[in-house]
Amino acid sequence: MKWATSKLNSDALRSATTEEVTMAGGSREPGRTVTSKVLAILEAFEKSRGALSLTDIAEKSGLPLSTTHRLVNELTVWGFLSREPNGRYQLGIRLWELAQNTGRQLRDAARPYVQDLFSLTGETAHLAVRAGHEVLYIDRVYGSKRVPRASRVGGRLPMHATAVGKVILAFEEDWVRDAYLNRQLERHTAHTHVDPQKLAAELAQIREQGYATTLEEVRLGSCSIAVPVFHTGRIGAAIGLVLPTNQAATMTRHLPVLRGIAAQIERATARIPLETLLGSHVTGTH
Amino acid sequence: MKWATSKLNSDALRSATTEEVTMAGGSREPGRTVTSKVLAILEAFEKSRGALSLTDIAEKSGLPLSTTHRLVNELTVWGFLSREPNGRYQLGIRLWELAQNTGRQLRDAARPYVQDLFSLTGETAHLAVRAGHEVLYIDRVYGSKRVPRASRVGGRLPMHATAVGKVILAFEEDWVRDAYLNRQLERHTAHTHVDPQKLAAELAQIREQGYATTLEEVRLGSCSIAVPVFHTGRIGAAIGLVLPTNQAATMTRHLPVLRGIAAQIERATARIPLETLLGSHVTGTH
DNA sequence: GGGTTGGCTTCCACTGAGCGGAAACTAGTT
DNA sequence: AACTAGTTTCCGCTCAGTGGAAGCCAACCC
Repeated sequence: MKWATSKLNSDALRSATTEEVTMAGGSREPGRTVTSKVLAILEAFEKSRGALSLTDIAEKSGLPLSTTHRLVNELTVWGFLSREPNGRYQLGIRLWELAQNTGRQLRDAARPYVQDLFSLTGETAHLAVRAGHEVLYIDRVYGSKRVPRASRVGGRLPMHATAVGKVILAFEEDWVRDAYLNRQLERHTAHTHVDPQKLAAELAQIREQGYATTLEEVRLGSCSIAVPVFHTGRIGAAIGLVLPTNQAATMTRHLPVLRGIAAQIERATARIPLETLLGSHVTGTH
Repeated sequence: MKWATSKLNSDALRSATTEEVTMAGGSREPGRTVTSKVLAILEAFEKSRGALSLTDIAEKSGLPLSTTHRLVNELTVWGFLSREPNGRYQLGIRLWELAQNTGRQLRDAARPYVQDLFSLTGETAHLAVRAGHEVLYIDRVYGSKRVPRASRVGGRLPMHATAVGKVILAFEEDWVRDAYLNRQLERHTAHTHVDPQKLAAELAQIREQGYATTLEEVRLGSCSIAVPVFHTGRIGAAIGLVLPTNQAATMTRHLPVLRGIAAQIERATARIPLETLLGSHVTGTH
């Protein structure tokens, strides 16, 4: 029996009505930490293009309006959210500034070479790694010429529909590949390869030939080619090019450049331990 | 006088001992919100290069160790922090992914042209805006050739020591410029212009000629040139080039390209309302 | 005008999430 | 085996956080 001395009387008084009060109090969701609420608010912006109203945020993050209001205000003061004149909210630059420190090792080391890849080919070039069951685009260099773009820096796409994804999957450890093929493979266009058997064969061939291609598998009008970038013997990343479909036939002429650049990135990143290149575990919780 | 009914007695009882209890409780810092603690933890990573140990984080964010431990754990689960095999922490990719949505309007709109600027000149090109009393680097395109680099994407530098900063300051509204000149101007190298009078004259000349230059004012070995990018009649951003010092004399040959690219960026961003380009208020709380 | 609607802001009594000192644990180091 | 430095777990106390409700403000429409 260790009732706090000073609390005793008031508690005893209250206890009679506790139940009805809790019932009336209703939708309190106990066990939810403040931290989780704050992060949920930030993540609410991921699912939507433009700016969000307070009500939108509350809805997307599953929080009561007044709670959202308080937290959003504090985030705004810290610059993690910013408020437009029309009253809607956006992720703030503070967040962006901070995040530039993330994964810099790989991005900074590889950037000049991805740039060279673009300069030498004139085509949209990108660098991607695996994040769970998806490819995560780390960097991207492109000119003013328009290409139908599906990927964006910081964005994710399924591995089986992209050249970078396929090449990573092909050189990944067996269990990763097996696990991937056992899932439902999402179809993006009529040309997406979704048959596990055929895909397995395709991956074997990719491993053989050392590069992967796609033809209108994510988006009509574009095709792509990619080669692996190794790190300490394992597959670490992939670099690739996206081109308009009409160049599909001659895509392989870029292979020598791709392989040369891949080798340079491998050299530049060799001395950096793999874990520090990105956060150690790029988990796949999307 | 509105004492809460049920609290009255217990409060009265407690008040006697309040002081000693607080003393005993020691370093509790009341009034500090959980949110502020979480954000302080994230910001702890800004001030330091590599990964941080738990103790480092606790120290930098001014939180007790066990509190830090709990919050850091939760942030890790959410992917906002990641843990290396050696036990140290890093900002997680989740944070980076989210942040890619920030300020995309401007960056995405301008990127191809900054890329062109690099392609046409072969020199490190960048795009910057004003953030309080500093220039914030929004984008940066460079090749494999080495230049002594001071700026980085997401990084800030003082306005009076950089070409982009000076050109923004020169075309900024009077009160902004006046406020800036009334502050202590930090000296980076022996060549940094820190005399308010002379700087004011230099800014007037920049406004006259339509471009700004620096010569080893942030870092020895490099010089730079920049032109303004306007938006709805006001200064919005600046684009610039950084070159090795030995090219200082011929730097102005890049002016036509710089001006052409600036015009294109102005055209590309004209239809986007200024507020949505970045977070509306890029406040200067660093 | 004045009623209605939709979203934002403020208020405040209640309470469990957060707190953090302390103790236990783990891994190097001497 | 004793020491040191960093990390993890524990647990009773308490105040920060909570969220329903009421107030507020503009816009829109009879």
